[in-house]
Amino acid sequence: MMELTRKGEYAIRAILYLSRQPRGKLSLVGEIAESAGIPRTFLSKILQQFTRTGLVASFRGMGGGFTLARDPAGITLLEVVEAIEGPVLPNRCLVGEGTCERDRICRVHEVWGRVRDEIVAILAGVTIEELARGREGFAVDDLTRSR
Amino acid sequence: MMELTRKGEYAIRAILYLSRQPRGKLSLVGEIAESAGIPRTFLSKILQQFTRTGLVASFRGMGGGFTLARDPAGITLLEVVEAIEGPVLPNRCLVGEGTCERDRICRVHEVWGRVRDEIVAILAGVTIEELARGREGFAVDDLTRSR
DNA sequence: CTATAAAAAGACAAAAAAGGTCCAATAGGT
DNA sequence: ACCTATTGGACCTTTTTTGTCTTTTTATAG
Repeated sequence: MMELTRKGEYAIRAILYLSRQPRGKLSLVGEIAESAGIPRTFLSKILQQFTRTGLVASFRGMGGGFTLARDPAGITLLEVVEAIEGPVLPNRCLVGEGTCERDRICRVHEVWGRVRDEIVAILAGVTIEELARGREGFAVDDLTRSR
Repeated sequence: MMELTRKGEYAIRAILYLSRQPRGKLSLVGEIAESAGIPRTFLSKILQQFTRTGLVASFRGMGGGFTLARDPAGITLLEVVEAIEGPVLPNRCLVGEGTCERDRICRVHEVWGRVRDEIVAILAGVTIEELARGREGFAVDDLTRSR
């Protein structure tokens, strides 16, 4: 249970790829797709979603492509994941008031609320810049080529 | 993202129902289903899963039915959820060593590991008995009839 | 031993979500 | 104009979810 979808994984990989490019440089869908091992057309949709939410900037026509719209140090993992998979909601009953009539009665909801809060806190505490740095001195490029 | 499935919700409701019955009393599928608002045949499968994992005991034939196999105070929410939905794995790459080649390289995995650990800790910290008690003196029966 | 009552097992099926593909349209550069 | 690249939308396939239905097994009562 509680799995991140493939789309979510792709999304993170794509953002990580972009974050490792020189600031301002534009990358093509095909380029990112090949490097990160993501189906090209599917990635296209993911990037469109990112541009809609403002995390990524896109430019059309010759010389166009994608680039991060903001500094990777200011983008959290939570933002990335929520941009693609929607808000963290470990239980439907937390969607909104009144969705579940048992809201105010049942203890289970309070527990799921705590689960959500913890997940959000952890994901909000990690930036893309930190993630892209990797650890123990691995060449970052090895990451994306390893598949 | 990260939603509990309907099956998981049903499972919790069913266990909660059983935990409110007098110790040793057997409940019929139909009885639980109606009271907790769960499709009868679907609940049947859920209870079968519970008996297989040993959380619930079942008896066939006339006078048969289901009952908790253990004291509700000793059953955690984690056990219930994992019995039905499988282990908490917020990322496929945590399934086993080597499933993801990026395991030892990528920081993302470490983050998801923390997420999993937190979820597990929270769910393992709540017992069915606590949940069934509800709060603020609500009649527990109101819970299951409210739908 | 037979009728009845209940869970168990397994096959089946509809609906929704996940995971993509394809193509026409649009916008930008040369 | 023409090429290039993203955008948008329609479409499709596979898997998962959410069930149902039927048959079998086990237990009890008469």
